[in-house]
Amino acid sequence: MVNEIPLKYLYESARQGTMRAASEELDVATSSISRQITSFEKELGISLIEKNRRGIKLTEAGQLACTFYRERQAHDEVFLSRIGELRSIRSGKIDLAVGEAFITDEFSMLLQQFMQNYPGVFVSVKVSGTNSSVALVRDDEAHFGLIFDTPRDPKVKARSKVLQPLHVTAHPDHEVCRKKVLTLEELNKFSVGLPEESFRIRQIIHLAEHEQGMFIEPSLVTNSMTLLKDFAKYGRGLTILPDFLAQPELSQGKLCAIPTDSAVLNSTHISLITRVGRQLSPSAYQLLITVEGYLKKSFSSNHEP
Amino acid sequence: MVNEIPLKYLYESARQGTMRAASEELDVATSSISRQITSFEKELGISLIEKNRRGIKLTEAGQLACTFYRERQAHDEVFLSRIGELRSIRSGKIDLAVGEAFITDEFSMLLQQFMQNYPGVFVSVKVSGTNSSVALVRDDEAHFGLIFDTPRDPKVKARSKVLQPLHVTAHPDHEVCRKKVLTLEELNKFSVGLPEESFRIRQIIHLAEHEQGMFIEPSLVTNSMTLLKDFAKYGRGLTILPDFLAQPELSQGKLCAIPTDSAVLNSTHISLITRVGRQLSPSAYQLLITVEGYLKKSFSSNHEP
DNA sequence: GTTTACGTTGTCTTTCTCGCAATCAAAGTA
DNA sequence: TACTTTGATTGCGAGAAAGACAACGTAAAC
Repeated sequence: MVNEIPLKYLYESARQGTMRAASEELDVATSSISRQITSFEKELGISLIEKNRRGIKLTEAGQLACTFYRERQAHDEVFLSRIGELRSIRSGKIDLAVGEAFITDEFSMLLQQFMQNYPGVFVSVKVSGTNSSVALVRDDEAHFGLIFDTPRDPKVKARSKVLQPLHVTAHPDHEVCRKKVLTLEELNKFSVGLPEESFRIRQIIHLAEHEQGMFIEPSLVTNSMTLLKDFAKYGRGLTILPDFLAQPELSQGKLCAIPTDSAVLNSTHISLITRVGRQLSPSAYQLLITVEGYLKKSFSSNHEP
Repeated sequence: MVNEIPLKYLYESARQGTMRAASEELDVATSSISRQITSFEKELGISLIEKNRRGIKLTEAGQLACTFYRERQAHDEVFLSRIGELRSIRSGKIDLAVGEAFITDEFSMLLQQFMQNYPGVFVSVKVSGTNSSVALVRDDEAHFGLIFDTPRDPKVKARSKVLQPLHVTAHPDHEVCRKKVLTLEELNKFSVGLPEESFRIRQIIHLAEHEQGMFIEPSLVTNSMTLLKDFAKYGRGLTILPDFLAQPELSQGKLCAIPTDSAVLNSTHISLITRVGRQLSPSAYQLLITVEGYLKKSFSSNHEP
């Protein structure tokens, strides 16, 4: 709309007092400066300078133009510095979508660590079911997400997967803990707690039931993973969980986890998901790498890129 | 600092969703748009768009750039509209320097009239002696000025002059009013009031004294033109004034004015002065024309351009 | 009258921007 | 799977914008 060159030349000429001095300063020919200013005056339909023997002097309009130029410079600088910040991971907000209660102590430690390392970066975590987490990532409302199992949306793909089988989880004194492997059939001999239908874990269990042509009759159904864990912890029955959800208790020996013979339950994954084609900001990308490293380290087992 | 073309293309592409549509809208080739955006990304060191099958989508940095573009547009518009106002006499402040008590009723009427005709224009009048009025005009602290006699500064020239002789002014009953012309010698027979040395009128009177090789002994010296006028009006003596300063009383017959035989006193002028080379804003120029017209009309006599 | 320090104008060169056509890439569609 | 459609990218030549350099015009200062 308003070309920058004449503004720059006008400004420098006014600052120096003569076009000649400005031409030295700007390292362009005096003739260019003269011409640019002249044509700018013609364009605006008003004269910007008057000529003395000793050089030039701004008219009111010229002063207006110089003020305008300085304001524009300031505006440009703000823009460029914001871009610089964006480029160098010094700022920005990162939205994370996390499904199925991934918020373990270890994970929140990881986030806090990251925010300490990159002050100025704000991380927001939305916890919800697997399906809505996938939706958040698809609609760019989250930069990336962490879900159980794999995404079922063509716009969203798993950037990396970590094997995380579903295990039967029970109190160490429970008789199932004496076994190395359990069949699903055996479970119906005991009291079983399972998540609600809306949970991906429950949907996978349904698949396993279908696979083996049987049906588990739960005596507890809940939407609280904690309640489910307590159900097993206090010896009231069995439940089926990925190890990471029972993590502190497993290592403290307050719970035990027994694999099943179900191919479906043994091949479940944790997926780190992104929208296909999405360009992440450098800060978001950095966090993604961090989380990815954490997954690979924590869940030792094999992973696919 | 930040080139406008890529911003414009980026903005329109984002608005339309595809570069193709933007190219139609902007009437440039798609290739140009693609190239401009690519090179802009390279320049900023960050990517601004991501590509879908269905077109493009802004990254965070891209959104920042578009916001920046809109802000710049707004800023440009403000500037251009201010320039427009300056061009079309819709705004601005005009400073006037007026020497030697020119502020007659008629003159202040004229200014009020002008300010009514051009609302948004503010006129400021500085009243001072001739010399300091000239200084104000020379230093661009006044757009133009009105002084008695001619300027004595090479930087300041009279744009137009109106003949305004100095006349002996007295009460109508005073005996000098019976004469058609007075010699300066005759004045010393009466009581005479004169302005202070700092007034140009007084300096001119000194010239006239020198011209005729004589010397007027004033019985009153003051810096108040009103006092001087009253001195004559109430019959206490004579004074020497240009007619316009005694105007209402002259036409009402409360004072009479008699020419002298002094060439100096008969050839004095009112000058409308400007700094040489000064470009006046259109509003100031308009007022100048108005004042010039007033001078020529009011002081009927001959004038030089 | 000469010098000096400016801005302006004419002409050629360089750089930027653009348009056109060919090409590449992704997502429907038969 | 191959084909079509739609949109972005790339190579190349044309035209416009900006710049360099030299000659000129001009007003103050010496």
